[in-house]
Amino acid sequence: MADLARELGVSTTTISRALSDHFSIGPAMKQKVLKLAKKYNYQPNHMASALRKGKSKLLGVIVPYIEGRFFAKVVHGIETAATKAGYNVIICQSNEDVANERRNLESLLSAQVAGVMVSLSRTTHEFHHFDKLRDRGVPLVFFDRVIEGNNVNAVLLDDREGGYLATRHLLTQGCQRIAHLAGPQHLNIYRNRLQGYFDALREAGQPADERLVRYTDMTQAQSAEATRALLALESPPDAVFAAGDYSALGAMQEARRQGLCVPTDMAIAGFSNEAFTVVAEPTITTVDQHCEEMGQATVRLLLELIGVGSNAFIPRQLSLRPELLVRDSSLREVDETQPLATAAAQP
Amino acid sequence: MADLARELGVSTTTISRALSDHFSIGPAMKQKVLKLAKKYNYQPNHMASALRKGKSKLLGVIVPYIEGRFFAKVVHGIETAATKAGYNVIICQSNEDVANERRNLESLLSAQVAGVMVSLSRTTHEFHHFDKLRDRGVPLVFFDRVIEGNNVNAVLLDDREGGYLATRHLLTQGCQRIAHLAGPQHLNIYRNRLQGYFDALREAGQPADERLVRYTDMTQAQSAEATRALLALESPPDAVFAAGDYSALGAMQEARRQGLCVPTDMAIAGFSNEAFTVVAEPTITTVDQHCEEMGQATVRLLLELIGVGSNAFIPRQLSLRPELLVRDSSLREVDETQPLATAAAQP
DNA sequence: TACCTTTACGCAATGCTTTGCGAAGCAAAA
DNA sequence: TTTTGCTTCGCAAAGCATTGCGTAAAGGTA
Repeated sequence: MADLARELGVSTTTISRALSDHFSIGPAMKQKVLKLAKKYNYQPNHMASALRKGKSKLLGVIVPYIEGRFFAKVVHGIETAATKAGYNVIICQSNEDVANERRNLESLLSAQVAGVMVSLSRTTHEFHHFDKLRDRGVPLVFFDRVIEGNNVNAVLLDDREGGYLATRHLLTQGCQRIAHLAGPQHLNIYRNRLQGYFDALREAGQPADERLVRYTDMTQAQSAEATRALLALESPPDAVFAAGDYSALGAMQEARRQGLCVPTDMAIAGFSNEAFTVVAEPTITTVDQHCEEMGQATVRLLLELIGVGSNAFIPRQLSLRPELLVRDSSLREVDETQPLATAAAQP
Repeated sequence: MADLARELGVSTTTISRALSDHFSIGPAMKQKVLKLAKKYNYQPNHMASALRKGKSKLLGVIVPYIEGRFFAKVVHGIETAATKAGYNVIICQSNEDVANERRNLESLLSAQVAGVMVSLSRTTHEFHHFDKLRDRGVPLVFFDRVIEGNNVNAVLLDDREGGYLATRHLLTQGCQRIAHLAGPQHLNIYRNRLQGYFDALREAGQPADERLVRYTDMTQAQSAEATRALLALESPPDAVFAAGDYSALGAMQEARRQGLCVPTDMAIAGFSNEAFTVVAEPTITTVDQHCEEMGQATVRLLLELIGVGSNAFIPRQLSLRPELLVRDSSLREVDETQPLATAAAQP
């Protein structure tokens, strides 16, 4: 900047203002500055700018882990949208540990990020560490895993709708007793999927049977075990809606181990559209979460907050609609006499 | 820092030096400063530090894309190792486009990163945009996809060894005619896997049969097609080593479609240890690339370069050893009379 | 002509930390 | 006592961009 100022015989003040399109600089001067800046390939020093303004061109994102399809895709969406807006993205992993989450937050603050996006760790039960962000005026947007009953900005999937769609689909396939493999209930996503399950049953006039709902940690192993217990019931289920794909896989494997045919004896639907669901045999019906769209929506909301200044802004919640992907694990010969049969199979 | 200085009646110079363990500060003073800093929960401003020193606590990483198992896991390793060393990681995606790669590089430079890690985009055929890094003294380490025949720092997988291990394993299982589904040969990784295949055959005294090597784009569909062609040969293969897991899956599905039993009639091995390989039935033998280790090794090398200052340092290449994971798709009843039988099955 | 308003720009301080050079204090050596 | 050397610390500049306040020139009005 000093070089440009010298060459044009003006001060660095003028250069700075011309580059940031300040009103007090005349159009002629702006043109000259811009041209010279281009000629010398002037690159603003983001650090200096950040130091002065207290705001950088960096966005922070904290996810439980980056490997695994869901978060990788969301981060992909985040990075794409952020880059388009001239921001860089710092990623942190909490590894499902609230202590790491706290450290990550400190780390992002000391990097002077302009805003933060968070998907909560599984072990986060209290949220005071996020207060510091508000104190410092750094906007915060949650995605997918959020603080509930709190005034926060969030982008999430309509998990209830997803659970509802999957369960209703199983109903339309003629299933009479649909079990649910639920996830940890302190996480909103699993609670909502369960709710969707209940809603679909209620709508169909089927009573909810508590014995058909099993709570697991969503691993393949625990889900297989839960399925074993379900099949040992007096009147075992003829379908399972699992709140996750690995869970669905565990259920499917256990069912087949017991000699049942999927989907004829036992229809199965999962959640998340993991890569293996199209590879498994049979392919697994699941709910797609539109991950990249979630990432992009999160960035959009965050940038808006950065724009207006986060204070005195009404917290906003965005809800994205999931999509049911019907595949072989749930697709029975549809009984045409069934009034409910409205599901469309995908090729 | 000013507050601490005032309270202790010293200058900010002393505070700064005490905190960075400078030799010119007495141990007594250091203790006092550290204690007070802790009491006031002093957080250094990384921006200011970066501005002054010209080096931040940020590392940049450019990958072709973040979704997909391989890069996600490498990035996981990178982030973990970087965090442990007190660094934050900025990720960028080139989307397999060299123009984006260039932009990402500019972006990272203006963020004043202390070092950069790159896995080349598929469309990068010239490398001058990396010169700017050297000009500015920013260390650079490539991983997985590297500039070849060039003086660069790099961490990569020994793909030849991986191909060799997989093929040798199939030989020890008594396979007589092993086919190879190869990937695009302009990529070093696929070229090397093919080389490993040839090496193992030569070592076993088996002549390489050109008709048994098929070049595909590594998709499931093309690989199935190639397999169909292989099975139509006069003397069809009794084993397939595919250079990728999706490719192996395609081969397996085609083989079973033709009524062959895997692994008895046709043994199959893949490459990459994709998530679905343990989910498929039978589970698929594959080569694990130790992705996270690659990320960690990359960070280690980069930090070393940052430590010594990148100038006048001899470029280093690290080669990681892959690991063969023997699973059901290749595990026959080992014939004890076979002299080659040295493979160990894993539980 | 005297006075006011706009327009266009500069001065200098600010944000926070780091560092070259210099100096004070004190003990050991001459 | 003087010299030498070491330890410990401060001054002030530097790193780069931003901004409140002030000023000078240009244009307009009574």
